[in-house]
Amino acid sequence: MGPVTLRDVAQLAGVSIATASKALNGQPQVRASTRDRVIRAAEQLNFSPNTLAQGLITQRTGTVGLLTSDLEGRFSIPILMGAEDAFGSDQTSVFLCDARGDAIREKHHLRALLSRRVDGLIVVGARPDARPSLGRDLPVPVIYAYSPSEDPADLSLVTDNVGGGRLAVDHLIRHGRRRIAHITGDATYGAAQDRATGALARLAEEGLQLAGDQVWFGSWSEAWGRSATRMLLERDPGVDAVFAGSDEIARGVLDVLHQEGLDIPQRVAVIGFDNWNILAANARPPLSTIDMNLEQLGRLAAQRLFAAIDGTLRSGASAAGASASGASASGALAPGTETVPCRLVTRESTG
Amino acid sequence: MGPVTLRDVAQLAGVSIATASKALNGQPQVRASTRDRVIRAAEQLNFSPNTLAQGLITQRTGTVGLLTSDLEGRFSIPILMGAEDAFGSDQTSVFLCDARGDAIREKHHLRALLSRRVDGLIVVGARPDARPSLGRDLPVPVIYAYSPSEDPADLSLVTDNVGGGRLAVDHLIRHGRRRIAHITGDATYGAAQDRATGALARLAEEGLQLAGDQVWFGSWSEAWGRSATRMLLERDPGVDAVFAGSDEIARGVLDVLHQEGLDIPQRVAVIGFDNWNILAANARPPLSTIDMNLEQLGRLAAQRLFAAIDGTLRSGASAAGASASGASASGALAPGTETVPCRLVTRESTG
DNA sequence: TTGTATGCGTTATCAG
DNA sequence: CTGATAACGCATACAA
Repeated sequence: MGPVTLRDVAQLAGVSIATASKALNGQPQVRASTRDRVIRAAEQLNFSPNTLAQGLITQRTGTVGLLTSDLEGRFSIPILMGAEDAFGSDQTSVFLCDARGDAIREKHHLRALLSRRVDGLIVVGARPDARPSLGRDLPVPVIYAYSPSEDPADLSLVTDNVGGGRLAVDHLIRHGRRRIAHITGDATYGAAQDRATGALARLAEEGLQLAGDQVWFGSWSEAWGRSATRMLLERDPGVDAVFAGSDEIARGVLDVLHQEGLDIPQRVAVIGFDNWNILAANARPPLSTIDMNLEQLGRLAAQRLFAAIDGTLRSGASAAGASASGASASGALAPGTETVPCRLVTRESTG
Repeated sequence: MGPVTLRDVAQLAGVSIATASKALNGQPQVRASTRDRVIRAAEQLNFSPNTLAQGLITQRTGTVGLLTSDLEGRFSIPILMGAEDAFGSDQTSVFLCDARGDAIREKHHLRALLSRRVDGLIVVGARPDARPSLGRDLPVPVIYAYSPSEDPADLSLVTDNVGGGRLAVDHLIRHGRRRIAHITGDATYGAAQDRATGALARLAEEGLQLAGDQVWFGSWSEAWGRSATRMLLERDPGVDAVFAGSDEIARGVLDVLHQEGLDIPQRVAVIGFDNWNILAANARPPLSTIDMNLEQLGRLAAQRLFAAIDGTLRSGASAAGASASGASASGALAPGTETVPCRLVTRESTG
């Protein structure tokens, strides 16, 4: 038996295809008893409408594309999950495409997605710095998440890294720490700079200097966390807290502090960044850290996208509207960069 | 301007829609010069065919559904990536759906996917044990990856955990270790049992006993790795190698060995399982481990699915075929469980 | 070699 | 309230 179509349902219910369609779509202009008959027939046949045909007519497919450069990575997944549950599973499905950081592949995927008539796109970059825009003249709304677009005319949703840095240091200060060091990753990452900026700002408010007299930039690895900690202890043995730019780095910090016999958190408190559960929750002791709220970022992206899609449709339908706004074809997306606040996660490494 | 359609292309090229279609689809029955004209017109307009319309006709959408219960997890992602690149980015796109372990949500997703007329399905479970089948009468081929289906009539692709356990112990033996312990996760996981079985088999071949006189089952956590190692060292201080059932556990093992001042790998060698890069590569020392070849598993799943889809189509087309086989509607999938071998990854923790 | 006509499964616009 | 009928964008058997 081939797939069951609306015709089969109509036939079983003894009505025309048109009536069956109206009945199932909740159109008011159909007698209650007829509607029941149709619905029962549909259930009996386990009918599910062919969304391809629907999309062809309504110009909406109920699909969005998620274009990422960081699949193996830790960032796109939470964003994807947030987006997925904001959309609602039976409303919208998401195409996941990984460009693996390759511009050519990205173009291919983009083409494929547009060809599939997705209603919108979410672009997730591999690192939190600005990335090239997909262009201004796309037929669907686009939202850049995690990595902002280089084009200020696009809408980007990013983590508030400055706020995150401030949050971490604030937490340490509230726990009575005064000699706070900052060990972080690659200095070419905007996120590293921003977190440091936030940390320094909070220290300055308290009239404090950075322990070790510098921000220790390096790489986003456990190994760097270890070697930086050794250097730090040599330069400033009295340090009583370390703010690590990532949980990986924090693990390296913990490792060396243990080697040196320094109690955590009594002697030195440690806080990380990312709340990467496998690293943070299993650390010894479990690691306090800053969570970027990526699921929320994903949800927000989905909501914005949804609004824009609805806007596109409405504006397309209301040709008689009096609106003189210069909204682009991609819908009602307010351009600019929105920022999502971080959240402190307290575990034992800060007491 | 709305999306450009084949009509626009035909018009610009000065031919009929039918001719334009044939030209673009590489049908032989069209003059070369005409074809060129059409192709140029298509490029000029940046035409891309509406796959919805195509799918409606050809009964193939060029999409597959990936139904997972483990999105945040480490397993579905490599599988997804393998599948993605086996399909080829411009041929097939994949819908990713996370059921989050909820049967209701899974049903919803399944319905949505079928309604979108995916050509096939890959189901990835949350743990390597058998999971309920989606059923036998689905209109598309289904492949179960990582978690096998409970129904032997389905096709499942799983990791060779027995072989993996054997591989790990074999590696230790080849490096001259004789007093080998095994610390692993939850005993209710088939994978834990299988890996232990493989390990024991290889030990038996060598006439060796397990150090500590037992398999240390517990949980898949670093904390368990630590406490089990302490118990182990107490019971059998002479142990010269540990095979950990996961990289997380291995990290815990390493931690305690360091605390006890036991050199790795000189005094005790350690090997993990999963090759979870963030844990294994950054360990001190970097951790040898067993890789489950999940990308390959994903590729294989994609290939099998592809073959089945082609089979479905061919068998549907050749109504005059002489085949008397009782192949199901879901295509030519050979039922049963296929096994993908593991791979040894050597780093410094085993010398 | 090219064009015409038909249909894929739905929704939407009309008459009845 | 219900039922023909025309799209939606494309592929294909058939006619020219």
